[in-house]
This record gives sequence, structure tokens and C-alpha cells, in this order.
Amino acid sequence: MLQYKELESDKYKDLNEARDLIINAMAETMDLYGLTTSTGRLYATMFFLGEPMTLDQMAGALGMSKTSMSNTARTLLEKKVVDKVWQKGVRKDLYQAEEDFFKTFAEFFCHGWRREMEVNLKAINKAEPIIKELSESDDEEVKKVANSDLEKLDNAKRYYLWLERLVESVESGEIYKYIPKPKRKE
Amino acid sequence: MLQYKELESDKYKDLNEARDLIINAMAETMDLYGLTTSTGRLYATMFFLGEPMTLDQMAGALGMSKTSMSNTARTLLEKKVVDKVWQKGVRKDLYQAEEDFFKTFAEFFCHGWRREMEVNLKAINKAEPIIKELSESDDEEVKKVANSDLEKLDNAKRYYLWLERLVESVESGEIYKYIPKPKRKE
DNA sequence: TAATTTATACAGTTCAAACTGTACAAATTA
DNA sequence: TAATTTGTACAGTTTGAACTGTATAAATTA
Repeated sequence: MLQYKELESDKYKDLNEARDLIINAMAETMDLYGLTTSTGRLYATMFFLGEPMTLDQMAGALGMSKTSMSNTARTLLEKKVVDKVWQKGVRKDLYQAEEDFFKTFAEFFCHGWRREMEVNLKAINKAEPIIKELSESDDEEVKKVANSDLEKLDNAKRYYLWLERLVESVESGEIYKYIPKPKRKE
Repeated sequence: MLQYKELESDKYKDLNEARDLIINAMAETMDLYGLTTSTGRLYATMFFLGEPMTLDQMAGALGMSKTSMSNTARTLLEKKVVDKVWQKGVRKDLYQAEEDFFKTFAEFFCHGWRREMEVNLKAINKAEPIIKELSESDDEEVKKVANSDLEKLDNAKRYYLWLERLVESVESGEIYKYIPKPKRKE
């Protein structure tokens, strides 16, 4: 199939310009996913190429050092938006962009939401018994504040319970029963 | 009601320690929302206080400069997780944390998702006609690559259409029909 | 075995963001 | 009016993140 080098040919000039419009837009919005512009640009570049890419190709395409590409590629790998692939006879590492946005959506947000739940629930479970004890204090002031805190914690837990359900529904695909994927053309 | 100063009294020592466990956890996970740890810590502090807070109180509570608090409070205001409130006879600006996590969830993600849609769809609408034209090129190679790009763009648009529906459903509260909020105790 | 290729660890540089203190403008009080 | 209070603009400092080039480890080839 198409080798990366060919895209540098002059006849792809217009196509590359059109692609760059979108690559820049994608790179710009990737901050929502905790990625830098550079990292976003690499992903978008790989997304359009559609083929596995080596670190050297990436360095050439973005005009950056191979060391940078090694780090950036690892970031994308950790975020699960690219895969490391293997090809017979190719000694270099190959990375390929995940092209299914529904999948990357699920990976990204579920991972983040789950981390949020875990970290915060862990802290709540540590703090709650202490506050519960204080809510039985003899000091009326302390009691009042502790009870108000307990209510806040209950609300937080209620929210995380809901978030858990949301994550499950996104990961299982149940969400698409409620909010269906638009049909493909034809 | 409870004035901030009182919380510095020794009898609230245990309570403050318990709160700090959660404040630190919340501050740590706020990076998911594009906020720094400091910004997250301020929000969490205000969340627990439950009362409107002045810049001076914030500076005292976090041991940071008033200038920092002014900037950080503005950030929280822009992210819509705190409100500027007014109290009779109080000359200072007052900020109060939004305590409804469901609301902040909706604000945060819908805002982000909408920005992503807008920026990317704008770029797609600019690039697509160019690529469409190239897909009718005489050069078979160019044609092939252009057509592959068009398919990618269609998939992207399909995804953004879905995201739009998701945003609508979160903003309208329709989502809670499918994934209900857990019931409050009692 | 030695020679070559590839990825990455590491050290150094550059740049941007976070924070501070000062100075000032706007509003309030006297 | 002048004196005081409050929030923020601005300039300077510090810190950390992104990136580069070099050196090295690991793997492959000869």
C-alpha cells in the first residue's frame, strides 16, 4: 500500500494542505484529552496516514527529533489512541492510530472517570469514619459542621455511583441503545 | 452562619485533617478537568466551607498570595464551578463553590465536547470540498488517497453527530432517564 | 564473534506557566 | 475633599515540561 514517503511528492500538495487544516484542528482540541498540541498533531498525522508508522517517519513528518517521537508515541500508546503493530520483516517499531472515535472516546473518558472515582472514594472512605465520630461530639459547633460535611460526602458518593453506572454503560455499549450511533451513509 | 476564621480554632483540628484527605484527592483528580492542583485545592476548600469566601480568606486558607487567589478564582469562575455572590454590607468579592457535582459534570464536559465539535467540524467543512475535488482527479493514486480521506471524514462527522446528541441529552437532563441518579438516603 | 541498526536513558537547553510583591485604578468611607 | 480598602495589571522569579543531541543498551545481521 501507500508508503509514507510518497506523500511528500508534489502531486499530494493540495491534499496535504487540506489534511493540515484538520490536523491542526484536531491537535488544538486534544487539550481536552490532556494531550499537548504536538502529541495531538502526531496522532492526527497517523490518523490520516492510516498506515503503521515508524519513529523515523514520524520525525520526518513533524520535523522533530526521534527522541521526541519516541516519547510522544509512548504517550499515545498509554492513552490507548494508537496501537503498536507488528509487520513481517520490519525490524522497527510500528505505531498505528486507532481510527474509531467511539472507541477512543470510551477509552479516554472511562479511564479518567474511573481514576476520579477511585482516588476520591478512597479518600472519602478514609475521612468519613473520622467525621462520623466528630458528628457525635459534645461540642455542638463541631457536631454541626461535621454533619454538614457528612451530607456533602453523601452527595459526592451518590454522584460517583452515578458516574460508575455511566462508565459501565459506555464500556458495555449500552449507551448506544439510548443515544444511537448515526447510521453510515447508504 | 459559620465564619471562616473559626475553623482555625483548635477544636476543628481533626475535622480539618479529615477534610484535607478529601481536598487533596479532589485537587489531584482535577487535572482531568484541565485544572492545576492549586486550582483544584481552592475549589475543594470552598466546597467544604460551603459559604462564600473572600480572596483574603482564600489566601489565608491556602497560604498563597492574594494575587494568585484572584487569578485562580477567575479560572474557577470561567469553568463555572464557582459563582460570584453578593451579600448585603460586604464590600469584598465573594465566591462560592457550586456543590452539585451533576451540574459541574454537565458544564465541564458539554463545554469541552462542544468546543471539540465546533473546531473540528469547521475544519472539516473547509477541507472536505478540496478533498472531494481531488477525489475526481485524473491521477489514480491521488484519487485513491482522497477517497480514503473522505471516508475518514465521514466517520468523524458521524461521531460528532453522536457527540452532539450526547451533549443535548446531558444538558437537558434526558440522560438521567437512561442512567438515573441514585436516590438520596431516606 | 564483530558490525549495524534501533529505541531510549540521560543531561542540557529553552520556553511557558505558576506564583509573588508592588503599584495602581476603582470604589468606598470619612 | 482626602484617606482607606479592594481587586488586578504588571514585572520579575521560579519551576517544570517539552524538546534536542549524545551515549548506551538491546536486538539483529553478517
